Amino acid sequence: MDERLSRIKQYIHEKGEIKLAELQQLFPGLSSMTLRRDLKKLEDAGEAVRTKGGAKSIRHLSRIKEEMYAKRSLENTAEKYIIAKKALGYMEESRSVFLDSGTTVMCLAQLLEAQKLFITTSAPNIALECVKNPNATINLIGGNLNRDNLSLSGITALDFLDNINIDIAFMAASGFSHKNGFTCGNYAEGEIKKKVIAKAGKVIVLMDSSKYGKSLPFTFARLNDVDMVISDDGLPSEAEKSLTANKYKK
Amino acid sequence: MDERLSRIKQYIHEKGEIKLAELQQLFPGLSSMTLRRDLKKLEDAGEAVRTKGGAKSIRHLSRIKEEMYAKRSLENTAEKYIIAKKALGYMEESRSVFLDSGTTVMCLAQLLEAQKLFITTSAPNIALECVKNPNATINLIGGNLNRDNLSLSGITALDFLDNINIDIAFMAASGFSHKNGFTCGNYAEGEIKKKVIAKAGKVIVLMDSSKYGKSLPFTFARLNDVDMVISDDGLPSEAEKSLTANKYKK
DNA sequence: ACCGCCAATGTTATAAATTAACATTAAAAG
DNA sequence: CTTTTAATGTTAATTTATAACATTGGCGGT
Repeated sequence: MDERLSRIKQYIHEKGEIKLAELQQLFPGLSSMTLRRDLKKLEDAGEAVRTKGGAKSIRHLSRIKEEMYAKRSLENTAEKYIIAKKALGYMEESRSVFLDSGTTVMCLAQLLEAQKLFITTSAPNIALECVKNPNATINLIGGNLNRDNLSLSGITALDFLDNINIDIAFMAASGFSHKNGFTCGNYAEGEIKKKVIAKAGKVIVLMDSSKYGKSLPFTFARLNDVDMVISDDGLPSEAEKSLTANKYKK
Repeated sequence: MDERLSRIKQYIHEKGEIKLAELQQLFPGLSSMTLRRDLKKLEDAGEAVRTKGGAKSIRHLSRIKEEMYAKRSLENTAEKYIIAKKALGYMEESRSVFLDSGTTVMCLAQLLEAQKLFITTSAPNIALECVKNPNATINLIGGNLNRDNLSLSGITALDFLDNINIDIAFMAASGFSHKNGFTCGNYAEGEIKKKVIAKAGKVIVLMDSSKYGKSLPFTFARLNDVDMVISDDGLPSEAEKSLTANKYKK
């Protein structure tokens, strides 16, 4: 494919929309007619729709649609959406991020903008969600697939993690108590989480308030091990204080 | 919502697109300005995008997008089904089977009965399909996720394969010619296939007849390397003979 | 019922964008 | 080295969108 066409395509997928005027600034010295024809090609290729004065990315449009859809279907679990939305603010472009398995993180994956990211995840459903983002590189750790929470674990998954670096890890927890820290219900899964947390530059835990005060068999982290806990507004005030006190630690 | 707006919305979602001129025929006596404003409302509501001279349904556009992903799975569905059905007969209970990525194999995964199986696969979508089977143990090889065919590959995926045994491998091929053998379009993917075939006790290739005579850049197997080729009835007769001659070889 | 208000729609002039047709240039093929 | 083809540029004509203002009709308040 044409070099210029690729650049336009990338630009349009990142911004969601482009104006002919912007294109002319991007490619000075080219006639508007040529750029117009390029947009037509993108439209024919099913990448974009031409609008008055420019074009819009189809991927971006369907992302908006999905967002609306997801928003509605998540109304009963509005907390997850709130948490994911907050977490989105800590997603940094061009970073290596780890996405844990779990519905809250899945929600985050659905909200991801078309930014450039290197994503590693332990959840095949999250990987398939993220692959819709044209600018993301997706890595999936290998291993045995847990039927209950759709997460991968096992010795090979641990080996996989040895070979990658993680800037930011977005982790899920099934329970938290001051006595036992962050806990989950599966040993192998806990091992994965431990390793990810050990390797990550920054650890953010996404946990809705219903998990507070509950303990599951396997502890994968203490409060000190994580940099931030993102939750909804349902936390008891003293919990809120202790969990969010260590924001921006490290 | 406005009665007229609903009708426009319905119309646009059915046809996928509407021209202002059509709208004026549908609602004679209304000024173009009003209809234009209606389209703008639909755009603000996230239902459509305005294009030159009309508007397009966002639902329809994202359907097109999904079609791009699913296009291949919709192509030759009848053939794929026939092939998958045949392949199902070679699935043996309590065996370690490998399922390659690809739409034909996906079709096979959907047909799987609730038999006890140890499944290893390179496709996250196939893993998620198989996990519905309560008696199956699912392993997913790790690695980088290819956006085009949703398959995993990379060095870690190869390492993963070192540690497992495979009784029967159900493989997909993007092309076959007598000169080049079985071929695929991606180097890393080809390496995975090679390793699987080397390790598997029995190799069955699922390939619809449209792939016959086509070559892609990377050869992953010769006719001698596989035990059986399952195809539909669309093969030229001499192809049929040479491909199926080695049934039950080994 | 009367008044005034507001929202929806219509009208017009102006600005902007698209198209079509043809001219030019550059690149590939022979 | 010429021929051919594809890509790009140029211009004018057409179509479409916008903005600003005018009109209509319903609705609530007193």
